[in-house]
Amino acid sequence: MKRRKTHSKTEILEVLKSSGNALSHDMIQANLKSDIDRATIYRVLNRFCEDGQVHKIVGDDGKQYFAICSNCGEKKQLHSHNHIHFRCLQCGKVECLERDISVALPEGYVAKVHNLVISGFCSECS
Amino acid sequence: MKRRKTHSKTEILEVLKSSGNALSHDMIQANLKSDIDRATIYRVLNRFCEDGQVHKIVGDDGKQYFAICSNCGEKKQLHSHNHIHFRCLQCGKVECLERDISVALPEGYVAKVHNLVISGFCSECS
DNA sequence: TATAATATTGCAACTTTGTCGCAATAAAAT
DNA sequence: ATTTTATTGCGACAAAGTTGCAATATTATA
Repeated sequence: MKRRKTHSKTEILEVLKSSGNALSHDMIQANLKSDIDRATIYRVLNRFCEDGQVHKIVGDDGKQYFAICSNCGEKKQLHSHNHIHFRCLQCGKVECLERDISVALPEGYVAKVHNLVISGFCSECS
Repeated sequence: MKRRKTHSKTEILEVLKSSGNALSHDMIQANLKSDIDRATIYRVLNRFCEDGQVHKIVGDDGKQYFAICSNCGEKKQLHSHNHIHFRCLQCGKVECLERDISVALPEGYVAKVHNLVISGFCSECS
């Protein structure tokens, strides 16, 4: 199944890039120049994740946020994102902190996905 | 507003205690001896959280999990749970690991809630 | 360039998770 | 025993995300 270059992909990626932060579906939709269906946005984002261009994190608000993979390896499968994310309770911004966490798990445990979020108030809102 | 001792509270707390893990609403409901309404379960759990007996974490599946506060301070307001949680992708178990994380945030940032989850396979499922 | 193959999209319907208002119930205080 | 009010159950609702399917658009083939 080969990927195709489409209008939606280009535009969504552009929004993510120019933002620099992790964005939820509705944040993305609000910044799009054209109208793209909700389902399409999710599908495009999930494809990006599969391809390793984007990573997804789930906030403590239960929502999914998507961010460009800057330096976190382009390997298709095992791009593990063990860095901390910060979500501002005031302005809603979600950003990747360049703080890697490595945790020693108990014997026999295998880590697949890291979902590390600290929420609070960012420097502009505190 | 004073808390009252009710059947629901006792039973839900009992399920949480005997499990030892962090449980989602449906896991709790499945283990209850009597039928308790979904809304009630959530309300009881949220009250437990306010009172500091229980803490809530949100999994990377977007669901809320609730666990007894064992050693994480009984102070009403500021009981911060900066320990890692592990969620098994196979059996669904969510447990508190006794690994505390302290992250130095950027200047001006204030942490309020830690939501740290690693998912993968537990020792029984790997 | 025209045509075929198929990846992608939009729409609508749907599921899941969690919340809220309100009347009924039950726990505690008087 | 009676009053006060915290709690419950029910129903309705909202938000987030997924899925099926027909229509569309992109890429490959001739």
